[in-house]
Parts: sequence; structure tokens; C-alpha cells
Amino acid sequence: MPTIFYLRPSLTGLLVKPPPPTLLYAMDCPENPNHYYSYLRDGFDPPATEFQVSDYLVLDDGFVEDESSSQSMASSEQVPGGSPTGYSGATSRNNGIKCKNGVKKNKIEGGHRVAFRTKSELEVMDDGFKWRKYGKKSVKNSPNPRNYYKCSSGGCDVKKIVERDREDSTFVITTYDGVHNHESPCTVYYNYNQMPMGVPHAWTLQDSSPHSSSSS
DNA sequence: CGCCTTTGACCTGCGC
DNA sequence: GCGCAGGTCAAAGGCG
Repeated sequence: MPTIFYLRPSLTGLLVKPPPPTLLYAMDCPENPNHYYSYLRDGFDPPATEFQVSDYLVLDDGFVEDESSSQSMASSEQVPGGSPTGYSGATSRNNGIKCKNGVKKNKIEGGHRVAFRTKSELEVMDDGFKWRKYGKKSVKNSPNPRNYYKCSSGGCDVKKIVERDREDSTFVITTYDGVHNHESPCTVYYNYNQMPMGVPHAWTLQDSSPHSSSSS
């Protein structure tokens, strides 16, 4: 029986380690009916009653390459029930992150980019980290602006891009660039099977991915 | 006073 | 080469 870790979406920013390349399903949350995530380990067949609601995109794992990222995007856009999503900017034009001098970097700081599509009224969910907004940009063909955030912890260069789905504004698309090199102020997780609360380093416990983040 | 948000300008890459 | 679009910077203002 695989271990299933349930994460409140408000804690998605706690991914000190990247999630394994498994499916993300959304389920009802007894505490927060608006949204609820669950990560399912490899080889686990979700119950038929579950329904895939939110898009979960592991856009990159280390290096950003045009082909791989575009492939991942192509597959991600085929999520059942999901619109072609308003998510576009992160990879359509700029697959990498530019340095200050404008040189395009293909390696994302921290090495990971993960996007979530969440049904939420709140545009910015409390994910346990402190974010500082550094930019806001209107996006073409989208009535909703895109907001840019940086982790306000010193030395942590994780970025977060938040925008509403252009086709369904009830969904919020959150993209995380990089991996936090520090612990969250409130590392909490749910294990739906065993429900141990307050155990730190949740992803360490279940980590089986070879790319454990040894972020600087 | 420090931190955060806002917002316009600037820079760069890409498509035509 | 030019224009457009996305991403970032930084000054100014607000708030606790």
C-alpha cells in the first residue's frame, strides 16, 4: 500500500523537495472545502471516486530544455476536463530565466519548476513562506494580470508566478520556480492514512526521487 | 522605521 | 530590423 501524502494547497510552497513525477489529484478537504491536493505515489491507482481537477505540472527537473518543457506542457494541457489553461507565459516565450544582464539561463535557480492550477477565490494562498511581490504584468489575451513574487527569505531565490486562468477565472495558476533552500516557517503536512501531524521534512520521509535537492 | 505593494520603465527574446 | 510580449527593476507611496 503506497503512502499517500495529502497536502493542503496552502502548503504547496512547502515543497522543499520537488514532488515525484506522479499524478496530482484533487479531493475534498474536510477543513477547507475550496481546495485540497493529494500526491499519489507511483503505481497507485486512485479510487474511481476521485476526480482529477487541478492541473499539476512538473515543468522541469533541473535543466530547462525547449523540447522537454514543451512536451510536458503539451501533455499537461491534455488534462481531462481542463481547459487549454491560461498557463502560457512560463514556457511559451521564455523557457529560461534571464540573468540581470539579460543572458538567458537554462538552468532554473533551485532546479525545478512546478505549476498548480487551483480552484480558489484567493489569488494568493498562504503557503507558509513569505513572498515579496516584485512585479505585475498584464498578459495578452487575458483579462487577468500576472503577479510575480520572490521568496523574501534572504538567500532564497525561489520565484512564484500567480495568475488567474484566462478561461476560467475561478482557477488560479501558480507557478513555482526553484526550490527553497530553507525550511518553511510552518512545515506541516497531512498523511491521510496515518495522520501524523507536525512531522517535519515530509518529503524527506517519502523521498525516493534520485534528484534530491541539494540546493545551495 | 522597516517591509511591502504598486507601477511605469527598461531589457531581452522571438516572430514576422 | 522592427514590433510585440514577457520578465525584472527600482523608485515612490502606504501601512503596521
